[in-house]
Amino acid sequence: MTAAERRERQRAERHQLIITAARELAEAEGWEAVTTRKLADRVEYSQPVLYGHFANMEAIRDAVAVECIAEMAEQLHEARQAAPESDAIRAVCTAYLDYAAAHPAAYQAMFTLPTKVKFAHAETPAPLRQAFNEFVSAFGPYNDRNAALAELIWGSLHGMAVLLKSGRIPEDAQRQRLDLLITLFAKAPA
Amino acid sequence: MTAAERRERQRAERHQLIITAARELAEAEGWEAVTTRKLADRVEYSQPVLYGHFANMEAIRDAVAVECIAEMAEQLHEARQAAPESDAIRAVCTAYLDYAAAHPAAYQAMFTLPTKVKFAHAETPAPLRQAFNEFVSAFGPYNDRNAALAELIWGSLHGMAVLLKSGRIPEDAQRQRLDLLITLFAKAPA
DNA sequence: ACAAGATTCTAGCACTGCTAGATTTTGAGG
DNA sequence: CCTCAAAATCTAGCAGTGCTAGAATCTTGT
Repeated sequence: MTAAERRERQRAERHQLIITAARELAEAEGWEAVTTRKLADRVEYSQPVLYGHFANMEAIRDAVAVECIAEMAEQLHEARQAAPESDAIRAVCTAYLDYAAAHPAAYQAMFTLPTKVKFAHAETPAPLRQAFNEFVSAFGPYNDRNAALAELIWGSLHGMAVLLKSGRIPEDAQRQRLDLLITLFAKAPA
Repeated sequence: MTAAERRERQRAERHQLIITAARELAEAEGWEAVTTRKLADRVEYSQPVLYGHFANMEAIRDAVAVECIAEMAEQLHEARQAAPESDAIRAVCTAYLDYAAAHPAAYQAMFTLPTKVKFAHAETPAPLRQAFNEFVSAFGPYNDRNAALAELIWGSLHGMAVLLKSGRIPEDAQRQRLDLLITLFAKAPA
């Protein structure tokens, strides 16, 4: 049965190849350039092969989104670990905004383009949960209150990330705003 | 010159007709159903007429977005006026979330679908400015600090609105979260 | 009443996501 | 080492998209 195993492995490799190619294409030319034909060209297979791996184009974008969320979750984790506990919130927030700025196409796939990825739901993929937990941990142990704080600060950060890209807030204003945000959430009355 | 005037007026009416039709179609069948052909059918003209009024499909959606933002701005204003000053923040926030919940297609056009509408920018359309100012006013007179608070709370509300739709947070959890958010921002240290 | 100009439509291009059916490749079993 | 079914892959095409050139129609000042 090694033949079957090999085929399974090759299939998995190609699955990843598609995701990687889609991400690269999106980062190079934007998501509107990620079409079935261009993507098929890039992975050197015909279009129908894509549908052997994913239900449709949206599923491919969602797969990229989940992969990028995992990547971001890891960076949030590292940032939080590297900082003193008193600065955990700032570290995670900064890492979040940095990721959004450094990977615009990825961020778009994650949080602004239409997606079937579930948030705060039973089917929420593990990487998304991990990313969320980094925010919760920055506030302290997991409980309802800290989860709610995490959710709210995430929302604010998303707002900032969007404004930063579309409205081009000046750099220093951006920093002041982050300071204010952290002050509000850090000094949250119990 | 009354003939030319009449034509100008009819042209303006048709312009509005297109926007209204696009909005109705989006609210009835979702934005993916708003195609040039369906829209042309609905306004009882051929497709090229649309391009006499708008540069492209995205411009039509943006026009709907701006119209809806104006509508929302008005509701925010009314909510703020009707409430005692001490409850201004809560009133505006609640009105915001209510609008998002009541007009999902409109909210999508405003803040989740790709758009060319500028935020926090010299070209920001007046209605968007007005809506933003309602948030600022809820915090007090217009100044950098209150503007920053407005921006941040708007971001959080947007996060809540998205989670509410995609992740279906239970109703009461939603209310608790809003209470927490208001507490954080109302008790903002100077 | 007519010609010039504005307006509107028909028809079609180049692209999209997606798929049925033909074609090739693969890998057991004889 | 063949054979030949099954698996994998591709070719070709459908129905739909946004958008537009050029033909047809309708308006209007003279």
